[in-house]
Amino acid sequence: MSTQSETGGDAVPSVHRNFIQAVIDADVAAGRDGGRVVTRFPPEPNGYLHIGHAKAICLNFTIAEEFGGRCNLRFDDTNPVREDAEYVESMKEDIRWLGFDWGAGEHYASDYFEQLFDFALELIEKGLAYVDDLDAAEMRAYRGTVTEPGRGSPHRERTPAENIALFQSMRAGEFPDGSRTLRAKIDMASPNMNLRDPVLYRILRVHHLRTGDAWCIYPMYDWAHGQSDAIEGVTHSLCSLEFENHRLLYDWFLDNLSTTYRPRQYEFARLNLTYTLTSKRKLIRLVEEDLVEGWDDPRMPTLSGLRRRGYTPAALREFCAGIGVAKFNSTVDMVKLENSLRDDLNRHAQRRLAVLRPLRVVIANYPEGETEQIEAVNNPEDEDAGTRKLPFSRTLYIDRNDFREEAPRKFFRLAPGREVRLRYAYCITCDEVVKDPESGEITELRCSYDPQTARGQTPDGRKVKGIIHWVSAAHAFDAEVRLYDHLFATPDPSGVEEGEDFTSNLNPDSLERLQHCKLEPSLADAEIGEHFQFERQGYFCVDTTDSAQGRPVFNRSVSLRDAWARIEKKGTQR
RNA sequence: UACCCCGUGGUGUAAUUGGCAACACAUCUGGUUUUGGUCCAGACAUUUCAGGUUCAAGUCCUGGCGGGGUAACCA
Repeated sequence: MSTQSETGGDAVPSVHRNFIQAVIDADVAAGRDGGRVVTRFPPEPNGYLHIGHAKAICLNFTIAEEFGGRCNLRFDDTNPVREDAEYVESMKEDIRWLGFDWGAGEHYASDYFEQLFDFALELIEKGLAYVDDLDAAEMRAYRGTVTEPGRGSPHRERTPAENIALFQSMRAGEFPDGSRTLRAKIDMASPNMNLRDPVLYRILRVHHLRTGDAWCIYPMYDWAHGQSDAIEGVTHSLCSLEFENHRLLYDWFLDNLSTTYRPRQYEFARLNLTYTLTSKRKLIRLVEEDLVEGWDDPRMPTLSGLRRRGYTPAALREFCAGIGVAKFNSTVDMVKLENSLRDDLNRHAQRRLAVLRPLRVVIANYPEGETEQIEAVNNPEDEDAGTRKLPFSRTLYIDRNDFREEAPRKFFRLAPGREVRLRYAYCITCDEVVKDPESGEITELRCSYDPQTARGQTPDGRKVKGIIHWVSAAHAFDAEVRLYDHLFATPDPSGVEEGEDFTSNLNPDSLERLQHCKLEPSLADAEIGEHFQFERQGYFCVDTTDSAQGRPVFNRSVSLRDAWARIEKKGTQR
């Protein structure tokens, strides 16, 4: 198992102990389970893993590692109508990618179907479970409501012998789907709805991804989960807050069964993130209604989407370590996620020059036909990254954002009569703005350079505050670059007006495709999945799906922090 | 309306048996800088409210207020 940063082993240990670590500290100190710590991550294979799962994965695996224990990967495959082997594979891939290793601990709840069946027999023999003939609607009526007690089913008092025979017949396929259930006999008046004789088994003739057609009865979550934990020797079973009310039931089963181990369930708050959703149902809608391009669309909060967007395992793990674990239902600011990516990539991504919205610049006093090679640093945060050469010539491209015909206050980039430095190269002054006579659009800038200002020098000591990036026109490499923004325009996408749903909060500008961006020539060899910082703009990676050999497509993973954008925004708000 | 859980800067988490409210991110102000990036320094809270216990309460007790969860043969 590895929780070290994949890109450098520099993950910062969290300073604070969360409440779960505190519980385990105490358990270990008290010698419970002989000081053994076993956790598990128990996804249902019915969808793709997302950033919320990453929190649970990191929690379970890092706790196991911290206490010298292990963490199992257990697929909770108890409902074959929604589950598929495709999801099993994608989940394993995502967890491995995050950097965690479950070793021999790959399990399936379905591995325990036979033993679960025996446990059910044990419960029946003890008079604690019975076969019920009520259908779903009747059962709901008998259950009562949250404020009114329920009533016992007319079949509640069958004898153990009768129940055993009936349950065996259920398994043998003698009854139609949905006609009977096995229920625990607990308390139909309990204020905790989970204790009002919960269903243990339902009849379902559906092909199961692992057991095929061997079973026509399938266990419910509550019945399978705690016993699976016990079978695996799990000591601390961590789940999300909505299972708090299930803990009584979890304990009731274990207390009434002859299991060897006695796991304990602890609940923590699941992750909420601004400008995004982690509801499985809603994510499915986005995919099925083609509101995104699939589960791995770079705007999706799925791990496959984040991976394609350019998120690194180290950034995700650092994020998960930084948000903490508690019982308070909170919402983490998306900038926190973005910042953990910036942190990682700042240290590890090589810098490149890329012009996304090209504006032609001709340096009138630079010799025609001449090219010089200018040295550029690959990563100022990492000396070992070395340097590279950039071709410089008379005709360049700069970004349209870096030129204004009328420069606002505090704008210290290029404008008529103004001087800026071309990064790593010379200072240039804008002498003339060339426009299309018909459209009025700026087509070219005529500039002059100062030969004395190579490599950051200004012999006369004058200050040139503005520094902009550039690419030599003749050497530039054309590519498509995709700029991604939040999938949703509002911090809480599920908050909507009457009659609308979350899709009305989608951000219409979440994707901007730029064709014919002008990139420095070295980028032509960029490999799929490789990360770069395009200087002054952001972190980009080579798209894994739409890139071809020698024709990379770049995704913006996250922009750089932009002080000028903030100044400008403040100005327009006044 | 019943039961369960939770309320600490803008956000997310800390705070030993009750003992100077800490850390990170964000924001703002400065500094460094051939990325308006990074980095460095500083600023930013009467711990939801009201009582009570105590020399001392974020922490313990009572009550209020606010938020979340729970009535699938889903997980």
